Amino acid sequence: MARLKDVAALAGVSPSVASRVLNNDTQARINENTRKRVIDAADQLRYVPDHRARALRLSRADAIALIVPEVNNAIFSSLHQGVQAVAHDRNSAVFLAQFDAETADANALAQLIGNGRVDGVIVQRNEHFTDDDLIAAIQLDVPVVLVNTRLEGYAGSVALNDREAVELAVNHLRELGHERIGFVAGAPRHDAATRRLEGFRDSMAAAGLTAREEWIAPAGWEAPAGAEAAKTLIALSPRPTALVAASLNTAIGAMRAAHDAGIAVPSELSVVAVQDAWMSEYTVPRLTTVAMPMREAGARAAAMLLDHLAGEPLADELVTEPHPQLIVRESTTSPSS
Amino acid sequence: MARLKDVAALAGVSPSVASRVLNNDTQARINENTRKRVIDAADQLRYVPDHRARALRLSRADAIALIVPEVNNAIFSSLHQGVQAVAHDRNSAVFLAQFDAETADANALAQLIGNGRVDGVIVQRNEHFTDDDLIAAIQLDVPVVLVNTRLEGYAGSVALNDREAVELAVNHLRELGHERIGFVAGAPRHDAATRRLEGFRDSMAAAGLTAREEWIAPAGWEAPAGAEAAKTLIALSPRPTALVAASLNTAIGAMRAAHDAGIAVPSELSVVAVQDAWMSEYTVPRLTTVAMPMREAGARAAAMLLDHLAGEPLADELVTEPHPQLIVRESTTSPSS
DNA sequence: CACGAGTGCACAACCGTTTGCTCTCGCAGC
DNA sequence: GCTGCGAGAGCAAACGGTTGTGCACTCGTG
Repeated sequence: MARLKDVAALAGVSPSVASRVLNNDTQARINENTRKRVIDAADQLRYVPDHRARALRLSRADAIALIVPEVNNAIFSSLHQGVQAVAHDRNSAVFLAQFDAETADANALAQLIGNGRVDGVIVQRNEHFTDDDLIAAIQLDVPVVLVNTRLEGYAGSVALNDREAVELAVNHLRELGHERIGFVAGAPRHDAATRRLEGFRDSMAAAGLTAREEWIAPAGWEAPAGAEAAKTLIALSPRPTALVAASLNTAIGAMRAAHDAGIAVPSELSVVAVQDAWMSEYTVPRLTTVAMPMREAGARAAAMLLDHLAGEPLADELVTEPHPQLIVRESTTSPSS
Repeated sequence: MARLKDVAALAGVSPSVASRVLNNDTQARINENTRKRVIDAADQLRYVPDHRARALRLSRADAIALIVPEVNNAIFSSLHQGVQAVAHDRNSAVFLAQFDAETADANALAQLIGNGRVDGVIVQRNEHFTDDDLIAAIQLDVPVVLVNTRLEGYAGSVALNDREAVELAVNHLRELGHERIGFVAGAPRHDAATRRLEGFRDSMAAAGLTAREEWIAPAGWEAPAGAEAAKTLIALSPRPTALVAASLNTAIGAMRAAHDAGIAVPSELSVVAVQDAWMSEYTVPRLTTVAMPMREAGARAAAMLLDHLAGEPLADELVTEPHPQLIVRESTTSPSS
């Protein structure tokens, strides 16, 4: 590989001049002719600066890490896109890392990030992280921005409008005529799940309906838990005529449970999920969802992190624009009775 | 952060001694007492070596990159796990990066990897990469190992036993009594897809059946393409009584198409997919699949790459153990007529 | 012609580690 | 008493860049 000094030698200048030219140093006074020679030389040698040296000298890696609990989660894809887009515009690379509190200790995150490998970290929390896990994990020497979660006393987060999303779901069901609405909740320890649950209670009340506690089943974020929870709710008598699921995968699990129990969706049970992804188009029936602006959340988190690296303070943001959006497909209809 | 010289100062030695102690330099003669003091000092200051400086000095990043076209693909998850497990054992961090030939030019990969950010790269190819794209993309200054693809004249790959997988699927259908078997193929430009197609033709022949060309529809790797392809096949007369799909997502798309066309799976059409993931348990009906050892492939690729960094040559490997495994669920049954 | 103000470039230090080599002891052998 | 030697530790260069500062030179002006 060509080094800076090779470029400088070819251009007949010192490394310092070459450096200033290639970094567009506006302070420096460089002859236009010299500048050209350096640039030509760099082209000719296909010079690419060594990231290690640059990072060492500048105490900056030009890279951020996106830590997710489960890389293979559909909604995560758009989060990643948002982060990627912003980071790319600001010349920062994005490294993804999967990190599950279930299998790795808090120290592992520090190992992964190493010391100076990235300038900052964006963390998406999942159901397995307790607050303490999370606090332990973010004891890094770089700034951390949390996505879809907040931590008491910790600044640096981007949250989604969970309440509004659930409200859309409830109101949709209410308008269809449902009154007995159940809720497949997320893990109680996750504050976003808590917000969705509160949103459910509140919007039920606002719609003039009662949220019956036995129709609320805690699940988690994944399909098996959703199936279990739905199985319980279905067995009740009277049972709900509609279900709101706090996440897409639990909704898929719920549909599975309904099918296995011989209950037809949507004619006997309507299902609506919070969060959307391509799979919603491929379930039978197609799933009615409330799409959350995950891409925007990712973009906002990346922007906040990169701004912070440039000197701005961290903050707790709420993504209000675009709003969560109801996407009516086939899994919801009016109650039969 | 504590630096090496801080540790040295606290222990009352020079940085060089501290370095040798902390790196377990066996050549160096260090007094046992001194050694203890250094280690204590490092503990006390929670010293973590700076990766930037280390990487610069050693020309080694202790990290590898895993490049995938679509991070949000279920089968990719186990690939990642395999890579992660091996890398972890060998003290290398794994960075994930999404890189799609559709949206990014070849240069982008070099940008992403930068120069010296990682020691090597594992690349999973998708349908959008032409051979030329792939060749362009892997012109890096670090070694590259390809997963599930091979390139003429390029050594460094781990392939899966595509033929055996398809053979399992075909034989399963044959044993159920199917004779009119269609194939939802991958993109023709992907060599793994080609191998699966050849495997289909060969195993059909071996089973005493004819693979009719009009029952072979090229799709890709994703659900919409699978749905399109299946729609075409279903419209034929006579139409196949069973479908082998070259990937999980196309199979999901095929099931969608069948449902939309009013064709019942499995009674009127059996479907079996190559590749398995959690979603197979959540389709209606549950999907019969052939699980490929993706985790093992990831582990082998990582091992090959890290071995290569230690001086071993790259090779072209085929994962034969464990074998692809047929998982019979609900989407296949004997033909009705 | 002398002087000051620019202009254009090079020198050298530094980021934090690693590592070949040198240096300084203390001690044994002759 | 001098030399040789091994143990133990420090010096300094190097990895590849960036950047504050200094130096030499040109040119315009009084």
